[in-house]
Amino acid sequence: MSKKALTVADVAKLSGVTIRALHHYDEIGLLSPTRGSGGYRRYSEADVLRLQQILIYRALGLPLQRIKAVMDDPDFDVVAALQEQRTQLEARAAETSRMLESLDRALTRLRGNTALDLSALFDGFDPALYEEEAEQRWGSTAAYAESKRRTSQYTRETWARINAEADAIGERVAKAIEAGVSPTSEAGKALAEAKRLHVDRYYYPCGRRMFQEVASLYTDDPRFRQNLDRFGAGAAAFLRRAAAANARDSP
Amino acid sequence: MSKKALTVADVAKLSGVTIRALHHYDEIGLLSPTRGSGGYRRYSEADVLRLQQILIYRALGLPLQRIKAVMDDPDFDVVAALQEQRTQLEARAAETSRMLESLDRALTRLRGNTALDLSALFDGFDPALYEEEAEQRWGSTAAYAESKRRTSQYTRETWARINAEADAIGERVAKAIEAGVSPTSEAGKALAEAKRLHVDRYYYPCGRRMFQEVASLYTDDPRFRQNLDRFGAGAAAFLRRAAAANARDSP
DNA sequence: ACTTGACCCTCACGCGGCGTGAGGCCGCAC
DNA sequence: GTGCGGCCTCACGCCGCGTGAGGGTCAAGT
Repeated sequence: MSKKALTVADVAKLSGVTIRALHHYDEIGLLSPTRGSGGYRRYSEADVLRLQQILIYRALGLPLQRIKAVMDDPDFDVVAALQEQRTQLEARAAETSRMLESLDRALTRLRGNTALDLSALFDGFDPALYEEEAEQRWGSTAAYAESKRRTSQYTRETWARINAEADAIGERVAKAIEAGVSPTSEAGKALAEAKRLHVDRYYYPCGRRMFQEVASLYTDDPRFRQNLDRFGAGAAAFLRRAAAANARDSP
Repeated sequence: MSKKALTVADVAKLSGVTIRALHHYDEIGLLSPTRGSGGYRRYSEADVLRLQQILIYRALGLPLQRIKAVMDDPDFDVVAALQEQRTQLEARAAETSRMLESLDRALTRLRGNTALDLSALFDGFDPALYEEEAEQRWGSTAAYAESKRRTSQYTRETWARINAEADAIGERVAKAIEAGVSPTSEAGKALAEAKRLHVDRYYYPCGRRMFQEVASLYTDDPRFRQNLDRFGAGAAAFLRRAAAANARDSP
């Protein structure tokens, strides 16, 4: 009658799961068929029936242990289990879409810039990936918006010029340090002013007092500092002090 | 100057990752700081810088090995890696939303029916979870729509009556089998007709020929068969043959 | 100089759901 | 009896750490 027992391979083909998965379900006690003489697993129709149920729950993403509990413990609240699973899935969905958004933004920026010098914007380090952070920190400021507006229109040649100019300033700073120039001296303040004008012209309007704020990042943010200190050790610190002195001269 | 080295705990607080994660990144060669005299890890600013990058990529869901490749191999195509990641994420998003939809449908059905006898619909087995499948197989048929319309209005008492009636038919079938009645006999056909009228009245319009089709499921689908065979072995098969004979009498 | 307590280190297992062999027994056809 | 296909049981691998266990190191206080 209904005594035809199936082998693992039969059930596997029938249900679409792999043999290994059936072994696994047996191991964890989720689906344990009887055994034949040679130790072969023999799946009854009740087993196949149970497997169907298991697969339905699995398709909803329930952990196997939960499936086991739901099916074996009649006191277990199925609805509660599914609701909990819903919460989990919603969290996963939110997480995934967040990643996708970030990723798309990063891709847009990278694709827009791959032809350019990637270490161009914002004093040198590759902005495409950090822009996410910049957006969060500065996104609401007028300076950031203006900077974005201007830089979006620069051509490759323009970028090359801007970078060359920034490099030139960096090297002048390095030489000043070697020569023992004080950042608070007139020569030091002149360097800070040069840097400030550079930012003011190419990125966003930046007065002396504002530049003092910005220059504090030169030492406090390791990425700015590393970028500046490649011209010479202490360049970032020099500029910061010079910017502060320069700001005190401001009317 | 910039020689202040940080401990694991410092970096952990600073970056928000756990100490264990930093250990892990060291283990897999993703971020390997220098070591102090006592074997302590000493993170330089370059290390912190690198960690920042790592975390940016990690926030996009990239596997650590990929991050390592992207950062250490300058020939590695970052854009391609991100695009691949995008594909993966989209697949995950689709998968998750699919699960959510199925789950919501299951929850709706379960919540609507928990007060009722869950083994009521469609000859006995809990439909709330199988309905997904039923929807796919028969969702487009008029019979399914009609069945859904009718059953949605049944009260608990109605269900009890319907089930009692179905059980009575099942038991009559079992007794007929024990008594040696042939399914193709008049008595057999009468039983098939009783079952058909039951379906026709409570679920959907079902003529004799249509019922023959339906009854083929009684033996072919293990869930139908199990439900019927609980009255007695062979009940499903009996009904199928009887339904076929009954259909041949149809004008 | 010694103790204390806070920090650091290295194993090493665990999770979830199997994939992927390795090495060997079983059953049926010839 | 002998092949060959199918079945079995270990057992490790994956991914990104969490979570101890067991023991060294460092700086401060006594």
